[in-house]
Amino acid sequence: MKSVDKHNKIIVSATKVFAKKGFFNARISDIAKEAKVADGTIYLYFNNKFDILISVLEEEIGKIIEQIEKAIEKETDPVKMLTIFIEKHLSAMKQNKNLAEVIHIELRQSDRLVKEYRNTSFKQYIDVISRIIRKGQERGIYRTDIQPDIAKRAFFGALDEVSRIWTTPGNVQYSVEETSEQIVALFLSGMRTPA
Amino acid sequence: MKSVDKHNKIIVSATKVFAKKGFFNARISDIAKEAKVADGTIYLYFNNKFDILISVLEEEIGKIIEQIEKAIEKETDPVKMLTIFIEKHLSAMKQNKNLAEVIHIELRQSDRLVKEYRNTSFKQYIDVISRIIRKGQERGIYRTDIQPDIAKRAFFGALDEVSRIWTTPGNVQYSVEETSEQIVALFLSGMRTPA
DNA sequence: AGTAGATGAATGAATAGTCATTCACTTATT
DNA sequence: AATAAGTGAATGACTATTCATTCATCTACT
Repeated sequence: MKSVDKHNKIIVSATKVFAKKGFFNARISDIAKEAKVADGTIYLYFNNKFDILISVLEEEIGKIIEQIEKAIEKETDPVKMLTIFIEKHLSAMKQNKNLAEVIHIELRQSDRLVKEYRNTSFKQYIDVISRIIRKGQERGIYRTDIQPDIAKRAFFGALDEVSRIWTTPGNVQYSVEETSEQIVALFLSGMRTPA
Repeated sequence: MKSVDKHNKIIVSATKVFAKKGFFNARISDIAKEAKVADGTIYLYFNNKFDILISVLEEEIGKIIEQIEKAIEKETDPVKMLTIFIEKHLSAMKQNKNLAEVIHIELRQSDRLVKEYRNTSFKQYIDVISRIIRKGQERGIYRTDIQPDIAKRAFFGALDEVSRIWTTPGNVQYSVEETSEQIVALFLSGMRTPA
């Protein structure tokens, strides 16, 4: 029987190789070598090279989404919900740097399939943010002149670019806590000194 | 004499083709056809395919940087400076959608040369942001517990992701003004309702 | 002012190399 | 023994880059 174990090993290896070289410069033989299987074995588990990339995105990001949604649904305070989202996202990115790099690089591909992906699982992810904002607005905690559909993008974009701190070498290494605090402060209270 | 005109025509055509297909799926022959020159002609103006991409980034983004820096140096109020940065960036992205797409996609490449680029010209671009923040902090207008080096990333990431609204089809089309206002509101005052 | 030669930009077919995918065969499992 | 999983060398499609040749424009000489 084809083993789940080997499937996973290929996913992890592919994540590593994609992170290092980017999808187009990654060779199937690189992934095979990293996973310690033959080139042909890859094709017992995946249809083609692109299928590997989509699987990485689906499965690995899927885990993060699940984890975040679970942590958030316990909360009722929209401020705490947003804080949790920030913390979980950033710590996931710092923990799995290969995946972070793949997200940074590959989620942008102009390829039809990646765009499709971006329109489903990924959309679901950032829609968590707009839902939190709307809830906060209903409760009078968040300003109603903020458009949730613009804010959700600004919010995700900020998180994504900030998390690049950990994958680009030679940067001052801020901690997850400190970075989270900064993002929380920025988005909840803004940069302006209180009047 | 090799004409500046033709150089520029190739840059513009390449931007269009890269935007549509992405760097790796773009064929030199596509660019040549788009620019209405022979394949070989491209090599009279550029060393190789990658050189074209770097030139697109350097020259086209260079123009935007220049324009923004010029508009900002006239200002002294850090709030206005940030507002101008937002407006100029977003309107540039909405105006030149091909370039916007190339920035979204290609600025993320894991390629050594792109990373190098990101460390020079691009760094210069986002450092404009941290300089504005520091100036605001000195004048007591911006909170001093905000780390300019984290905030600049959050800020650029937000702008970049938001500007994707105009390059992904099927989205509600917000205007530049309305989008700018939202980003200004978010970053200056935050989402929380004033106490 | 017409002509021959010189220059170098432009061309696009041919080359040379790369790499995803296949498949004939081997090894492991039941 | 039969079936399934695994292997990796061979294939074939694809394309960036080259370069021998063409062509347009300019110069210099009569």
